[in-house]
Amino acid sequence: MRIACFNINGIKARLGALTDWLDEAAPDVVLLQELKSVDEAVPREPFEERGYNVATHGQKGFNGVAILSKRPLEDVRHGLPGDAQDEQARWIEATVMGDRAAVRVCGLYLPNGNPAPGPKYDYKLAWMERLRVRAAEMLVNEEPVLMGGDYNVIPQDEDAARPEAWREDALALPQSRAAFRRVLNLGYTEAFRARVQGPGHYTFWDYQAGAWNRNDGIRIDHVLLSPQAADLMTGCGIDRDIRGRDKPSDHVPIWVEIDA
DNA sequence: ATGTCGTAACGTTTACGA
Repeated sequence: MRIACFNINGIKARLGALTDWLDEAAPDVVLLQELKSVDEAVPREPFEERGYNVATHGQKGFNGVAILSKRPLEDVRHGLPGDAQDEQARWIEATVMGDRAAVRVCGLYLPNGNPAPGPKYDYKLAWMERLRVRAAEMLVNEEPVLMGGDYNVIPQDEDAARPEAWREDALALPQSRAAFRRVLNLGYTEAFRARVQGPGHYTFWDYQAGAWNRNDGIRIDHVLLSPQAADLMTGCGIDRDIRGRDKPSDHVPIWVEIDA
């Protein structure tokens, strides 16, 4: 089962680029971030005619997450628990039955947090603590769990082409990195780093200042696997070339292959 | 040129968030 994550930066603006990629990569499950659309305005036909079931958690103008799946989506939950006042659409989860195992898949769009310090950074750190609590809850069943999406965290300096440029940024501050590690330290495996070491691997290049042409990227889209899911991983990769196409998102897809 | 893009709105332009 191939599961991909893709921050598309606007479902309406990205529909053509997204369906082109779906036709080529043919993932079984896709976790989408930044729909920037309410549920009713998300086009379903382009996905359903390609065999995908669609679950969305949208919001007007900003944020918004979705799951596409060729297998049925069961027990869909919208929103990250832990704050009834939080109206931002950044979390969706569902169970997908594989041939050999059921996988709980969670799509997330973690808050950017800039400027830091400030209320937006406080919200980011609070959201990350809620993520840690939900991540811990899901380990209790000792079953495959996958949490993927735009974490808005540069885990280490090697994950940025110019780490010095991000030193004071909410994506790289020590508190952000520590909060990310607190989730890993529960027992989750970062899929990409379990298979690929070293610098030079990115999932985001800013639209500004020729970042793509200069390969001035950062690695902020991640897939975290519970121990039972990590046992089943047979591959992980970043679809880097997508960034060089017409009308690209500023992010590219990351995918994992799970023998489930 | 403080360098781009997508979305919303009292829209033909500005504000916001990234």
